[in-house]
Amino acid sequence: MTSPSAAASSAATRSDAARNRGRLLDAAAGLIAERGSDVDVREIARRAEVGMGTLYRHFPTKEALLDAALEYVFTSWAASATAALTGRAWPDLSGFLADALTRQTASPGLLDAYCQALPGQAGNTARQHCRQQVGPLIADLVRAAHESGELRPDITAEDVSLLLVALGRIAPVVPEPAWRRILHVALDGLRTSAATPLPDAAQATPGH
Amino acid sequence: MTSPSAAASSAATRSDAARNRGRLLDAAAGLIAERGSDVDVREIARRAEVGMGTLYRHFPTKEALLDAALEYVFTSWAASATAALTGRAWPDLSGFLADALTRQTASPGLLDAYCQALPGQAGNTARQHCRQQVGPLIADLVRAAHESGELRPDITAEDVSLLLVALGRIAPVVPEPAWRRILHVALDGLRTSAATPLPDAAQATPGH
DNA sequence: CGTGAAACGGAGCACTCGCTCCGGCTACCG
DNA sequence: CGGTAGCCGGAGCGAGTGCTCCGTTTCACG
Repeated sequence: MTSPSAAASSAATRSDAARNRGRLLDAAAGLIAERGSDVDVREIARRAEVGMGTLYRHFPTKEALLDAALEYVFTSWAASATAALTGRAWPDLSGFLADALTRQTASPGLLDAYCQALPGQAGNTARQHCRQQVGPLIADLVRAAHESGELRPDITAEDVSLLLVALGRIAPVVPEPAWRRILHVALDGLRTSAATPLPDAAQATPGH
Repeated sequence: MTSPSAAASSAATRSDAARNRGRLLDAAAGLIAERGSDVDVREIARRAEVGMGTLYRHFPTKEALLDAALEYVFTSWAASATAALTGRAWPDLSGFLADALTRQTASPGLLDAYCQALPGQAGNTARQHCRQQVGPLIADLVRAAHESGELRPDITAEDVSLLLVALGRIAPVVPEPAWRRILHVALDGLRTSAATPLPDAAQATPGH
């Protein structure tokens, strides 16, 4: 996690102000990663070696700070995930999911934020951009896997997103082999060969 | 949700004490169902039409009260789930999962507690009994589905539990058709026909 | 009934957390 | 270098939350 300080200055900002802003973002990102989305502002300030006043001059509210920090984290996630693509559809898709869950294991707060950006969540507008970072990537992966014929055609990018969030909620909480098994099962369910008729978005009766 | 008051008296307890204990359990169970595991003790007391003192005489700590309430809820869940069994292995398994998720949709706090009882969670001992209510049932369902040959043989009851918890974490947060689709995909992945070699509990590489 | 042990209620304590306020300091301009 | 605009820090406020204390009321037994 390198510094996001670069994105600080727009006009003639005082240099110390820019530096402190960067420190706050770093500290917030780190704490979110370690402990999830409910962090104490005092602790962020302490970690950034900055006073409360400074924190609240740079960000109007705790929410705004977390939001800015998450945007940074998600952007870099999307970038590194994109860089890891090989062009082979199925390995890329499953690799992306495994990588996302590994990240989540290390930073339980990551998908927390992603989850809060699910459509229909109350007061989610501020977190939508988190989703916008990875959303298009997932859509691409899904499209490629459809074209290669390995992903069952009735699966949407939304389905994959939800699956990721669901698995992300347990990944930090169980030993890694356990969630890898579940991911494996899910991937098997996503394969063309496994397809049984899927309920569409309107109606639904899963069992048979 | 009928009254758990019956389980109140052991010796010559005063009748009002027994009644109030029951009210507290009812109120706690209701609030947990509605809003999840972080409820205000004052609100529990208010809903039970009881004072704070009463609450804390019956239960040494908030945790203990929630725990007792959850035990009640889980017991009745296990009972009604058992009653719904038909003897046909696969429909029973998928029906159980769908029913659990429907419950979770209505009471977001249900699987919260179940999740806290996952092995390896810190300070989970008090919630273990929640797991003990449904655990054996899942084990039975898995065993039956193995015997009927519909469930892939490399799946354990633990896998199914985890899958349930994972899906339960998103069920209350997305529209019902969405989580039904995911459940459907997961079930497809659990079928014998979908089986691709599963990483075992020790080593894991889910990839393609 | 009368009596006392036990239960009742809710004000209040100790603490946490998000946020504000303001006296002092410092980086930048001329 | 000096002046000042703007930034800095952290004590402190107000709103919550888990839990306790204790004066008052109620039940059940004789």
